[in-house]
Amino acid sequence: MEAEVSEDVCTKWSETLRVYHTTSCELENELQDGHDLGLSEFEVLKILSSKCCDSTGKAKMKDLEAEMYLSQSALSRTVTRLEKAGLVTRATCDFDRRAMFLMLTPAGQERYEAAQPTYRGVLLRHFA
Amino acid sequence: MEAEVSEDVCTKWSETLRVYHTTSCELENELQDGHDLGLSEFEVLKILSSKCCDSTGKAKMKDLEAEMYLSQSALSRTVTRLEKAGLVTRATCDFDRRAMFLMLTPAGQERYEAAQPTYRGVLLRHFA
DNA sequence: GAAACTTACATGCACGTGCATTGGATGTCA
DNA sequence: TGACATCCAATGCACGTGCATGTAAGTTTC
Repeated sequence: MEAEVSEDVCTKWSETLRVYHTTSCELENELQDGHDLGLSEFEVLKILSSKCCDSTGKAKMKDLEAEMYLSQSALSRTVTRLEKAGLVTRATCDFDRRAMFLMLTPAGQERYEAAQPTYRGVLLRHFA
Repeated sequence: MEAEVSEDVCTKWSETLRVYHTTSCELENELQDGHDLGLSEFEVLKILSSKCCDSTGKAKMKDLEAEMYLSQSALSRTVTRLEKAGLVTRATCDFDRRAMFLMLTPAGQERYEAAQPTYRGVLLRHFA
């Protein structure tokens, strides 16, 4: 029966692997081709966009890091790419000058809204 | 209700992302630290080991590629690493000299068997 | 049988990632 | 206040990956 459990977890893992790879590849390709965005870049815009509903419209790097499956360095570079593309702006925090706030630019908001149907479309194909 | 479906697929995708990242990171780290194997390297050994039950004990690169979520080039380099480590051997096919057969070496079999409990352990923690 | 096409694998290259380190800011304790 | 630890973000570096291409072998078409 232990063998059966092993079989079972192996199957579950294989299935997770399959779903993850097919979906992330498709997201990556369609977001890149259609909107010039990598998947992790889109995910950052997505989180920032959701934060914009609160009063500040800002998010700290640390908060983003906690919500994403990305290392601190990878996140830092992703944000650098988005900043170079004019989609987000960095702003230092007045009270803790180590911390950085992030904000969507209008262009960033626009790009995100344009890309969202593509994103949802892929997910619907795989999970609906 | 469309919004609800969107919510739903987003949640499923987030969950897949979470499980994939935590599990693959853990597998990667534990296999690397304990057995000097990357995850994709382990997966190759795993498939080869299962093939060894048939008469030939060999597998073609193309067959491996079909069973793994890895590009052709990535697989080629993974096999190169395994070959350098002495865990697999490449052999050209007599009937089609483009094709390559792969075989586990005894060291490869041994390494795989040593690593398998680690692999299973991680999966059990995440899927049991 | 020669030319054009296809297939199998390797390799050059660019890119995104994680780890380790750095630089600067904040907190703590004596 | 001064010394030291901690924290945040950026950066150097090594590495694995995918894409595009190269090379060699097989296949098809005439």
